[in-house]
Amino acid sequence: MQAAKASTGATRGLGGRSRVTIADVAEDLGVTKSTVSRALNGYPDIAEATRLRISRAAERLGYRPLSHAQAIRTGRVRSLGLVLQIDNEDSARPFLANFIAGVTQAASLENWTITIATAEDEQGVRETLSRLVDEHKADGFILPRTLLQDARVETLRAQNVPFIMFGRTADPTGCAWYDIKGEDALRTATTRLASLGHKRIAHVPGGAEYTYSKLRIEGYRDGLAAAGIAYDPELIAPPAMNRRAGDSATRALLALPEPPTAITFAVDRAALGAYQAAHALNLRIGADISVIAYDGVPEGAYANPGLTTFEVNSRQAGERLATMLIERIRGTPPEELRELAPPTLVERGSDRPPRLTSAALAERLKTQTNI
Amino acid sequence: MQAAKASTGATRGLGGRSRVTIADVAEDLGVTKSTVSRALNGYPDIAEATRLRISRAAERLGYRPLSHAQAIRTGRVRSLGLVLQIDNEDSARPFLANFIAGVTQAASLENWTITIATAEDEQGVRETLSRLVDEHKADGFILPRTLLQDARVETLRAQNVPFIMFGRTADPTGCAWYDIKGEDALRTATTRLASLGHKRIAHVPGGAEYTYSKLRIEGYRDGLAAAGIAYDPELIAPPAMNRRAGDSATRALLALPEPPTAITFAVDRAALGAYQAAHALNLRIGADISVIAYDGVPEGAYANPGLTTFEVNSRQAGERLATMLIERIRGTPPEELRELAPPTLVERGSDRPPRLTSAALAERLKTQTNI
DNA sequence: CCCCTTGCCGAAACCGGTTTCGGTAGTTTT
DNA sequence: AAAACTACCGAAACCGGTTTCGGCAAGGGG
Repeated sequence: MQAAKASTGATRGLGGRSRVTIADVAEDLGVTKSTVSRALNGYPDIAEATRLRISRAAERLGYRPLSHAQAIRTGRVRSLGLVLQIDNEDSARPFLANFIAGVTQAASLENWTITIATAEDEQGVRETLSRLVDEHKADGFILPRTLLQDARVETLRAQNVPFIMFGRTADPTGCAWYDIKGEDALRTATTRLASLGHKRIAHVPGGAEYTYSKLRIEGYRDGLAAAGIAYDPELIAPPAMNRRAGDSATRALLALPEPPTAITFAVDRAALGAYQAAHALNLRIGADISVIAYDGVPEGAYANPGLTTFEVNSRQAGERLATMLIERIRGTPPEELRELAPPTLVERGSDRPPRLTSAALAERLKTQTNI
Repeated sequence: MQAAKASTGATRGLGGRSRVTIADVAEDLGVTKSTVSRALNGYPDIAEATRLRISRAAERLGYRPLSHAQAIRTGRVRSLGLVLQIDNEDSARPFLANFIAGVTQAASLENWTITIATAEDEQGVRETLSRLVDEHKADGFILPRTLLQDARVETLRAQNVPFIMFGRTADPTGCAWYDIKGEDALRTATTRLASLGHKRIAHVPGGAEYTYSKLRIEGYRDGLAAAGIAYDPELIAPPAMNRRAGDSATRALLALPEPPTAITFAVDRAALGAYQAAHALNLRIGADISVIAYDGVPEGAYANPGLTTFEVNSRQAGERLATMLIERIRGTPPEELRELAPPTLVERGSDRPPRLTSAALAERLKTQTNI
């Protein structure tokens, strides 16, 4: 039957000839499996000389333990889980490659691997996540795109599985996280615009369900306060997460009786919509209307003028998240695993001193539409 | 001791309380583990009634087999491996999210998962790959970015581990693949430019190590032949994989005594360099010089004029690769797992009838530089 | 009525590791 | 010198599944 099986052309799984097992190492040295196992795992009841002999022999024979064979007893598969939501259009395209690179690199330092899965929507993410938990495909999870109320967090917390968030959430109990201080970015953006001479500065937030949207609004308001500008609720547009929504948000803001001369955006993609709107309204970005956003998407660099924005180092984020999650899995309490990193400003051409006052801008827009 | 362990604050791995095992299911029904196992895995020597009782009980108790527990005996971890090379700048940024989405989606249909890793260079990819093979982290691998001479292929072939390529390679023995017919794209691009009236059509290939570069050059030459245009080796530039190289390749081509009025590019990013070159030389893309490329990167849509290119459906590619690899792992011979998909043309503004002849273009460039 | 199949399932080995439990030899204490 | 430790390692159980082997009962053929 063996022969028949082989003749079907079926590959016999990996490593056709039987690999070297712990028993082989043990036999080679005339000790038992248990001794080898304890020696290799650093148990204290193994003589130093023995440990050395064993690790040398393991090296020489090319022994590599099978993580899934270990897992059956230890319950650790040495893998980090990552469930991504890939939805239409937006999603974190450029972000992804570097982020994954960071995660995998940090993980492989400890000889861990990444188990990755995707889903279309929140529902799908939850289902996929619990499937991975049920089948124990990973020892812990990295949660990107955290929401103020996050069902994933509650699920994992309830089931007592380790996780770390890329972002923050409303209820921090039991949570570890790494995040970029988007609030600082928006504070800086606002004060920067103010010091350029802008008096009416608007903000287009991200989706209300995301924690970062709330934080960035706070940063915007802090910036206003620091610049001594009164907060005007009219200058906060409805949420915009993509080009189209950014376009209409911009138009709405410019249609105000006292339009802003500068707009801050929670996300770059929405800011790119402002370019469309400006073009349609015959305004020039960086002259008639200034823009600062956040994310650092590559398209921003090729826009005309270049989009001034805050870049996030997603590679570093991936690295930190992976190493922190491994620590978490090894027992470090979540309260000790919380890190915030600063965003970095990338100055391009979209933010300049205002060429017109708000009133002049309003006037120009009015006469123009009358044509 | 249990208590002491728990009190360290260490999370006890996943699923704190002991999960339901195959033994639980067996005991619940008063049968043995072996019966349950065979029933659930569709062995023929289990009565239909029994199989039904067992699968119902498994469902009711919420039994999910641990893939790593199965793996220890079966040698199958139900996971597909993917080692990505993430190098500086270029790399397949936008491609990645959709590709991964496709792969994971197809894999999860069969309840398989993806184990992903990254490396900086070819050397690193090979090392990572063999580590994953040694530790049997995946049952098979998807190889993107295939080279004419691909060390990964040789390694995997030698070790008899299943794999499938995204792309083709010089020696196809034992290889399964899925690929987009880039040669067809370049053939179409060339004949299209010819029918627009272009007589001098150039080509800027990709890196010579990639299989697709060779194929696309062949497609270009086929297109020339079909259009009845003589092949001129001068019109094949040195390889260009990014904006900067595309810029200088374009300049070199335009500096020829008989410059091309149209240029085809193996990759979009290089074509975007032509926009820079054109701008610097005071030429207009889509008027003085036409361009068609290949890849479908998002920046191409925002270039001015939009870049005419061939889009690859990387999500579909991921799906096909995953399902084909699973078939391969299950024993389908590689010769039966070879698929080629057509690219789709995206018409934008970069390809138009020539405004000037080659001679006129040369004249203009000469006088211009003289200024 | 006996023998031989066939269908179905239990018993036990097995996969490759980890971990518990003792046991032996050497060393220290009394 | 006997007793009590200590350091080190072997024997065996164990983890959660899969797979081999064999046995029993029912059915069919002679």
